[in-house]
Formats: sequence, structure tokens, C-alpha cells
Amino acid sequence: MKITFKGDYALKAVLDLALHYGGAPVTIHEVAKHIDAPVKFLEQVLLDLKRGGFIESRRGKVGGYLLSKPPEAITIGEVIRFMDGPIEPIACVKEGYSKCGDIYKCAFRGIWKKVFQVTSEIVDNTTFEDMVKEISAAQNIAAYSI
Amino acid sequence: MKITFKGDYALKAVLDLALHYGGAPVTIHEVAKHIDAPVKFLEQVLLDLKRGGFIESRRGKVGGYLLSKPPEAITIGEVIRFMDGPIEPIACVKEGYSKCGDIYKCAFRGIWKKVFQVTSEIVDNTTFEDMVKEISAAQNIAAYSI
DNA sequence: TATAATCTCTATTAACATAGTATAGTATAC
DNA sequence: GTATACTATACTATGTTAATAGAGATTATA
Repeated sequence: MKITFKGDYALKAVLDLALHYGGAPVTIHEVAKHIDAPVKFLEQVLLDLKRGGFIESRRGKVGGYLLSKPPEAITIGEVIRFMDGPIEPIACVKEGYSKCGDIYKCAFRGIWKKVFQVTSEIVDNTTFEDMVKEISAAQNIAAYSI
Repeated sequence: MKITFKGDYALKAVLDLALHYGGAPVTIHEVAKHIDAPVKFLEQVLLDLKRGGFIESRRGKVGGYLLSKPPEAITIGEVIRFMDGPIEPIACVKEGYSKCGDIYKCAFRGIWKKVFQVTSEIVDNTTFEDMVKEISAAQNIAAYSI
């Protein structure tokens, strides 16, 4: 698994919308400011996220973006796979796969599969609700330490 | 963690030399045939592995490549890191790291760290000795199923 | 010592991915 | 009707990947 800038911005953008879930749409300029991303680049990212069904948009004067599902219904694994591709470090770790005949390749397959499984377990069981809590916790600590 | 062709060839090449550990040097042509890699590309890979201290070479007529350490003393994690870079999916998961101030970024840090840890645990505890055993096991199964 | 076999090293290339910019739209609230 | 905001596609610069090319250095051995 490798996270690109695009994927990174996507995760942060969804988190930002999760933090505003239930409220008014958030404009791209606000999101860009919150997550420190170039607006024009973020446009593409948000468009992708929309096509992926993660977010919705409202056009016009009081428009903006909002989460299309509650934060607890979106895992970070979904977003990562959608933006940055498959989790597995090498292609042959798939569902209906059986031995490919290349004995050297197959020797490593068990390792890639293990990596894939433990990684998936983490990212597929972490929702944006969890991330929102993470943020709140961090802010409380910050508040105490002033 | 993402495995490139180069990293993949490197892992297979080291495994090939592990399978011939204790014997005569293996020529690049033999390795290339065993792992099905372009010879000229493999040259660079083997040169890198040599610079990384994983393998040694003998020039001249009966030359070739050999492992510079016994198979049980080389982990696949070492080779992956050397050829394909760090295991962690994002940069800030480092030793001496502390909070960076970007609260959105830090929110995800725990996840990347977990992924990094479980992945490292797997690849850093798998040696080429293990892979050699894996191969033998596979060949025994193949022999039985004839 | 000539020579074939072998490793060494650097340069080059084509294809692709990434990160970002530019520009011309469309929709909507007021 | 106009300012605000999202939509869509094209373009570009840079870097990475996966090779290929070619000239050179080393060594066993006939």
C-alpha cells in the first residue's frame, strides 16, 4: 500500500467533511484551507470522491460538499482503494487465484497475502467516525496542555 | 509497501542464490533463466544487491554470484527496503518523530504506524531460509501429485 | 599469452504516473 | 442578472520505472 498526495488529500478531505457532518455544505475553498491543498488539484480529488459515491455536492451560491453517508459508514480502506488502488503489494494476491506455475513467484505469495490481510484488517475496520474521535481527543489534549 | 519489478527480481534472485547456497557461483544467465528476467536488467539488480552487501560476485571464466551470508541471515524485509524503499505507506511514521502540528495529518498517523508495524513484523521475521523451505515443500507437493 | 566467459559501469530511452495549472463551462441563491 | 460555487477536460512539467546499449575490466584455462 502506498499513499499518494491525491489519496492523502482525499482522506483528509473526507475527514474534514466528516467533522462537518450534519451541517451546511463545505465549500472547496474551506476544505482546501483546512487540509492545506491547492484548490484546483483538490477539485479533481473531490470530483473523484463524488464519482466514488463518498461525497455529494451542491452547486450555486450556498453550495459545497457534504458526506453522502454518515462518518461511521465510511472506512478509510474504501477511500484508499478507490483513490490509490489495491492494498496488496503485488498483483497475484487475489480471491480466485490458484498457483500460477512460477514456483519462485508463488514462494513469496504467502508473505504478500499475510501483509495484505493484516493491512486490510486495519484499514477496513477504521471508519471516519474513529478519525473524528481521534481529532477530538487530540484537541482535548492540546487544550489541557495550554 | 509497493513491490516494483526491480524489487521482485531482487527477491527472486536472492532466493535463487539461497537455493544454491554452499555451491559454486551462479552465473547471471542462469539466474535470469531461473527467475525469468531480462539479463541486462538483472545486471543492475544484482549490482545493487552487491552494493547492498547481500551478494558477492566472482569475475572471470568460472565466475558468477553467490550469497554473502547464509540464507537464514537475510530477511526479505532487508531486501525490500533496500530495493524499493521504506515499508511505511507515508513518510511521517518514523522513529524520532513527534506531532507535526498538522492535526489532519496526525489523525491518520496512528493508522499508518499500525500498518507499518504489522507489515514490518512479517517481512523482518521471514528469512530466505524460510523461503527455501517453502520451495521444497511446494516441490514435494508437486512430486506427490504426479 | 590469447581468448572466451564473466562481471562492471554509465548512458540512453520509452512509457507511464504524479502533481499541479489553465480554461471554459454549468447550476443556483439572492 | 450576477456573484458564487461546482463540473469537466485539456495541458504540462517532473519524476519513476523498466528496460536496452555499449564499452570496459577480470579471470580460468587451453
